[in-house]
Amino acid sequence: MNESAKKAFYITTTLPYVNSKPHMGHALEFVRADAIARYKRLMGFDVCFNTGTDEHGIKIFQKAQEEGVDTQEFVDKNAETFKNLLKSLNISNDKFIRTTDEYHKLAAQEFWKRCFDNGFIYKKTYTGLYCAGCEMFIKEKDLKNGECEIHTGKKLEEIEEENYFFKFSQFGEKLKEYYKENPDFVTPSYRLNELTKMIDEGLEDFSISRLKEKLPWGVKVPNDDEQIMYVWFDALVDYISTLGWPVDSEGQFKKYWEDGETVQICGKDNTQHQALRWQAMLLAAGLPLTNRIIVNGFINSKGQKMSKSLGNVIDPVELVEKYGTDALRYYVLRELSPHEDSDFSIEKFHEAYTANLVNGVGNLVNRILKLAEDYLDKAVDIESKKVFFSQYSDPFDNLDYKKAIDGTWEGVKWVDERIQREEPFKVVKADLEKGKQMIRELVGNLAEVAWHLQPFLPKTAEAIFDAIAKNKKPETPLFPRID
RNA sequence: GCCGAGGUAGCUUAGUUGGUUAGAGCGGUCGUCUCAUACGCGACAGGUCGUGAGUUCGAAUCUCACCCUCGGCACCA
Repeated sequence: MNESAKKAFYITTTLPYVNSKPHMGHALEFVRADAIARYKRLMGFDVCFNTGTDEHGIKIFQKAQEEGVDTQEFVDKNAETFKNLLKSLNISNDKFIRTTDEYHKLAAQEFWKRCFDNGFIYKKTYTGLYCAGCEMFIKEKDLKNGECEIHTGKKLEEIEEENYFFKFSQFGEKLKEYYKENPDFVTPSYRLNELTKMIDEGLEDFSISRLKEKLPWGVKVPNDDEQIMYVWFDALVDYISTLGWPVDSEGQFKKYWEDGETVQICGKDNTQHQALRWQAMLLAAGLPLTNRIIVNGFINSKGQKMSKSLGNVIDPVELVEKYGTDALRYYVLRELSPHEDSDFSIEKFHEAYTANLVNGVGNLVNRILKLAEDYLDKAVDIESKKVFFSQYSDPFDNLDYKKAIDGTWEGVKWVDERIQREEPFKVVKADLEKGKQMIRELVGNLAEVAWHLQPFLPKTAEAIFDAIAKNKKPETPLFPRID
């Protein structure tokens, strides 16, 4: 295939904010984006998969101070923990951008300039209640008895501050038009209704900068030494700065963002930032909008939000250490709801692992390859099996990975049933040639399963192909029984 | 408060425009095979489809009321 003829596909996660360590929600977003990216690559798309870390803002600055370390040192260390998570989840990202990367900062400033030049940024005096303890403004709704929740007894000061604002209010109609023309813009679709309603209630301009003395850690506002960009305005630009915008010396921005299909995946708390603010910012800068946004639900544990105080936090890294990368990937992709909040419990995880990976795929691999190893004198040619079934690719083309992975397990079940029905282990003893032919077909079926497994459980798929090529049952089970 | 979604077997859930005995997976029980990781396959049990009323020859599916749960309501990375 001609490289230049490949269709470009771009997918990006949101950038995790590195003020704390990675949690299951991050793992979920990474894995789902990864499955889509891997599928698109297999379908012949020229894929660019972006992720990274969001490293500016007051909270990070404060956290670093609390720990008594230099802010850059602090973010360097935390960015590393996210990189390690990506590695342990076997994420195939092509890019890893950090908002403290020099090229990103320059891009954020250029983005600001374009919006400013186009007349969508202005300066305005802002009056608010400032808590010296938090070193930030406290919103009216967060007041407890007229005081800051954390620093009770401390008097709040009414402070006037000049900040830059973004003319968000001007984009409501344009965004609604875009939603109308692109009904698939947001998945699940009811989120689009929520967004439309928000627009109807009126969009307010929002502040996009802070005084440098209050927020020393961030990207400088162009042509104003007193002001630092508020994190959002800086961070959102990463989706294009990672592609080399604005310089675009390698043509990636043009290829992926302008000419390709663009997909963003995010958590539900991020919906409006991705689908509303960021899109308005793109309009302001005169750039194409995102094609699709996929919104994930949250993960609860035992019906409640995971939190340290409840002691119900499940660490993705620990789970990977015990059950393996593909076990976690499987659970996140198949057993959790694609868009609604879901409950994550070790018990359910363990049950699903045993039922579908140990007794399902793992056992199927062993039973077929034992027969192959014993009765076939050479590896089966499986080249013709390396295609996707339409029941799988049709929904997956539309980013519905859940239907695709469900279909894969229907395939596993079908092969198990076939073995039971045809009893090749008996036939091979009565009629060797006929039995061998059956086993060859089963190896072919196994190859089909492995092919469809690739976007979801890449290591497992690879291990199956490898075992088929060697015509040997794996030395150790793909998914060991864990008690 | 406003807007929206939904309440289906122990758990997770499928059920486009109303139509034969409401499907599936997991879990449970029983049976069975032996190639396989005590795995697989088969069978069974288990549902007044939130409650009440209405429309209809016929409703989980339409209408109304009520109960309950959940989500969104903006600068929370």
